[in-house]
Amino acid sequence: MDVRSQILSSATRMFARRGFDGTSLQTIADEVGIRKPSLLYHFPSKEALRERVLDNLIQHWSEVLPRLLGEVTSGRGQFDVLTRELVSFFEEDPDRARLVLRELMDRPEDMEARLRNGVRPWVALLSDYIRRGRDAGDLLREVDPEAYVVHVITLAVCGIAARPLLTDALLEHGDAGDGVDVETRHTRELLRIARASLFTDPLRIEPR
Amino acid sequence: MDVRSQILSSATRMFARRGFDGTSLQTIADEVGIRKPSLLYHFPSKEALRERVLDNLIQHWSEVLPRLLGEVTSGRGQFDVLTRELVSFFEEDPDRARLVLRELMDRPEDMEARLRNGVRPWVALLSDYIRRGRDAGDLLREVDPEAYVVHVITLAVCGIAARPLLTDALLEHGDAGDGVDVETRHTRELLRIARASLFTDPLRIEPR
DNA sequence: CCTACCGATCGGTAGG
DNA sequence: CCTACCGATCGGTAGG
Repeated sequence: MDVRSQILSSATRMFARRGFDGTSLQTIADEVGIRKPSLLYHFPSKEALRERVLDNLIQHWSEVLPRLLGEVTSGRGQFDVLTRELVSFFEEDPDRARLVLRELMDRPEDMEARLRNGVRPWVALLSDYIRRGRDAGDLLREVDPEAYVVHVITLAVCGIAARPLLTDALLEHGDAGDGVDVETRHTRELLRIARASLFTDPLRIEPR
Repeated sequence: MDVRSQILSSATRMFARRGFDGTSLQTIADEVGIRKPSLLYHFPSKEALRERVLDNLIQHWSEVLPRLLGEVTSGRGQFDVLTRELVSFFEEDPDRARLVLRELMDRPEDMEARLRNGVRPWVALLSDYIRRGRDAGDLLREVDPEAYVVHVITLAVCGIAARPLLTDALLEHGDAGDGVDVETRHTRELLRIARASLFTDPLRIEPR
């Protein structure tokens, strides 16, 4: 892996875990094994590095999303696929969720612009789809389509960003007799909540 | 208000909005109208200030919670009261949610200890209650009591911490013809999701 | 990609 | 609660 990618990778992990202000260029340079001025040769400023880190994350997501939404043509099983993919994306690397969450808090104005451009069109598309399903009677009539989508995304991002801590501190380990670990229980319940608050017929909800 | 309280109040707001590392003692002192060494007379270190800020928040919450849980004796309406109180607590001052979220990310080990002592007993109590309701058939049988409680708390904290941004960026303003603002829609849908994924009979779910 | 260096700011102390 | 000051570290630049 070239130096530039190593820097981006280190920065992503450290920004996610310690925050932008809590991460110095020196510690990133140390981890990569170069001097600080060398780092600033690849990225003109700390701020520029932050932007590249974020672009990287969003690009990854914006490549996957259109394909996924293409698959969601109709029917209820499709929604499961989408929610599961959202959860998987963040579970695959929880630092993604942490990074999103931090940017949301540290740079609300910047993040609002990014969300407006990159995420809102998809939220609108999904919402319209939910609205039709609702009006056709397939989904609970009380659903607020836009707000529902926002809540499910929130739950996926925040639940996974804080997961190791939440499960360790609040869930009893090994108390379920079925040998299912707490992380799986956490994910399973997230998906269940998303389904149960959307579909009309809870009996047709099959376990994962 | 005495100086000490002013410092605590300023620190709480700034830690919540800019983060601990993003807040300097100088800016807090400026806001209070004293010099930095004077601030360090009231609180021996920045770290000590952080701890007092957090103690403050948790104390507030741990006073209200026992009373609330006392009211939740039985029946479904009670659950609404509790979830609503949780949401109200954070809506009253969204910086509370932001502070919790930041500490969760910046100091996972510390926060785990606090949650284990202060929150977990209540989660266990609520979970047992849900488990009984579930086994009695009042609640959906698929519910995972502990995981459910954790998700509802997550949704309240994160939804409100990031709310102004999420609603501005992702929800269409003024599109609902009923004159309901986006914040109300957001809260209403949160409560609806919590209810719909818990209770057996969706028809008995009354709007707020 | 390096050495050498910069001004600004950080949390914190001495002493009154 | 103040003035005066400290060493350490910050992001960043000059020059090669």
